[in-house]
Amino acid sequence: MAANSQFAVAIHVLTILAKAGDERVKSDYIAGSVNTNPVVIRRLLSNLQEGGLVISHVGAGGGTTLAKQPKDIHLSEVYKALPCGEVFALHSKEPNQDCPIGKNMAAFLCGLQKEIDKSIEEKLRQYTLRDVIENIEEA
Amino acid sequence: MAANSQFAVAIHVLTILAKAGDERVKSDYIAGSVNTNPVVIRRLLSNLQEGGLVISHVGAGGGTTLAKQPKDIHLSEVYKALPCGEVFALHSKEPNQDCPIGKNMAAFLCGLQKEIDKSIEEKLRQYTLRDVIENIEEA
DNA sequence: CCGAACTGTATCAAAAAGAGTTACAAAAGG
DNA sequence: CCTTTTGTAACTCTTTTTGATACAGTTCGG
Repeated sequence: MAANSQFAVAIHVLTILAKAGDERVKSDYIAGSVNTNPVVIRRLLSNLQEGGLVISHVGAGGGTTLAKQPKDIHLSEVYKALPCGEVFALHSKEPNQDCPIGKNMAAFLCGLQKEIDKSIEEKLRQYTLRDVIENIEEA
Repeated sequence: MAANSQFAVAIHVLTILAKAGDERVKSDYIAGSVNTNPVVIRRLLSNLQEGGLVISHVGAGGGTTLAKQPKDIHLSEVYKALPCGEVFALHSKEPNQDCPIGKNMAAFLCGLQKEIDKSIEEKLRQYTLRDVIENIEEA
């Protein structure tokens, strides 16, 4: 399982929270719905909380709610809140430094990565959590 | 090293081929420049050949050349020729089927993946191998 | 103020995928 | 034919993500 599925799970989790409204949802419940371990969910919620998308409450009667209305949560925010990998990785080993090409390659590719990431975010900014929910319900 | 660096290596390899012009370049030489194993390079060239970007010749005096001019090789073609992973993976385990949300989630996310992939390709289509070479040389 | 119910997080094991390596068949050229 | 070189199969090593266990710290209700 070396492919990052956090974004997919995050969308799922946020949808559950949206449906719950003001009610605090426990990680155990979410884990049951998503069919995974509660810790995996808590780790994810921890990232989403840092991104200002959800609010978690510790202790008895605790749980998590959305920090904003679904219509105000853009998928780009979800993407940015998570440690998603880059689209492509740089060379795993440094290229041979005698090779004149390798020397300036990294800088170019790094810039390209940033541009691509920006494209992805722009695309994801077009959708909000509300769009997702509507799309799923009408299906 | 579970992050896919094939795109980065491919750009590097294509640049080497561009510099060699009509001369056939051997996988051993490329591997030396990129600092990896010749088989890794041959696997990569195999993909690039399927994508119509390079031409490899078997046997003594064999090697690889570009199939087109650098200015006619768009980075989107490179991307498409390689088995690059998706930006995000779907759930690793199927969501709980009792969960009404999970059921239609996969379809939505799959469509989103395709859209993002299209964005990436559009961005990469703006650059050709010649742009890469110019960018690297002036740096 | 005590105990139950949660989250937050550290730590470890399991699983998956890429990268590196070895080995060898098949093709081409002299 | 004999050498050179690609194409590919098969295996190991390493890295990353996911899953699981454990426990400290917080909050609420008696």
